[in-house]
Amino acid sequence: MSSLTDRIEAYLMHLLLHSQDGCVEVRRADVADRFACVPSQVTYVLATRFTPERGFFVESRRGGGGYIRIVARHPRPEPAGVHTVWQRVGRTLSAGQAEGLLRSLEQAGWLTRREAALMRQVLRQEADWADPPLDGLLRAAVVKGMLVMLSSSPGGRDRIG
Amino acid sequence: MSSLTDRIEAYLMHLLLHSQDGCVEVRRADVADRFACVPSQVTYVLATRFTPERGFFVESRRGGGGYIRIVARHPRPEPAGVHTVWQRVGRTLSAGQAEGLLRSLEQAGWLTRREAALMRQVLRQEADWADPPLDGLLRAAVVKGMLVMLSSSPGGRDRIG
DNA sequence: AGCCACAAGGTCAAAGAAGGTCAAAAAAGG
DNA sequence: CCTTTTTTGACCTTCTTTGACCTTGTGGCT
Repeated sequence: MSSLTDRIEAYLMHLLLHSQDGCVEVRRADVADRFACVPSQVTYVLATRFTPERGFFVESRRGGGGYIRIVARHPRPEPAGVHTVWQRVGRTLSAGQAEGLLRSLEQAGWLTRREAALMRQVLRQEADWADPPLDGLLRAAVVKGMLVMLSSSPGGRDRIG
Repeated sequence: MSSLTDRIEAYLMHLLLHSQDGCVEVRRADVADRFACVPSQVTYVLATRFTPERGFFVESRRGGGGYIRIVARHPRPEPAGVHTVWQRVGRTLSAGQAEGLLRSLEQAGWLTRREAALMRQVLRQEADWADPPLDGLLRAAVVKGMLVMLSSSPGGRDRIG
């Protein structure tokens, strides 16, 4: 009953789950081989199952030494607050919104006082010289960069939870 | 399986990171020898990985006593050096510069493969829809956000440097 | 000086090694 | 039946590896 696609998905998911950091690299041809199917089948699985909407990023390289790399955005149990925050940050962010965000992150213990302070400075430095709508875009960009690093390490950063 | 090109790149990057001044001199033939490949392979690596776009300059001389010199525009991102990297990231960053930076940081152990991959995605997502010069501004902003978190926790993050 | 040999590095194009695309055929669902 | 999802396969694009041949410095010899 389980289709080829399902089995390949399960296989890749298994690799991902057993990886230390929610990141695996495979060769398309190898996977195809293992399931005795055409390589493009693997591409299909990636395209339909490991989408950004589902929380995965896929990057690949062609040519000799080529590979397909799958990265789970949120390692296992996602750091609860961070994901929510990520979704709240759109393409643009006002100074007020940014401040509110920092505050909630700090309160939730995801940012130390020191980090929050640094971020405030950086946000000002990077965005305040610009006029709307550019400033908002820049603020959002800075925050996104920050959030990636915040949620990236397996199990989140070393924080006293 | 990492390709020959990748290994040579890593080797040269390693030399650069361990040099005092972000500048290294090698003989093409020696490198080729060390990796048991044709010399032009080294030329290929230089041409594709150590480009000005990614923040490197390569100069060379032929004839007896010839050499190849690689100069990194972003000097090694060492523990105390995140700040330095920061300063070198201007207000704007091209896609190539960003990629070069990520690679250096990864090679230096400041970013995991996973983190680098995530950053790449976010950079694309945040900046690729925009046309110059906006895209560059956004890239720089994302990277700044990342750098804050890289350098923020007291004593840096838990990394085996 | 002029010439020659040797010691580098440079160029370029062909061959090889991945992965990507797209659309048609087949299967599953409703 | 009709629609949606899977499977396949022919063909494309990108990146790497190799090798034959070219150019440029250096140093020695006449």
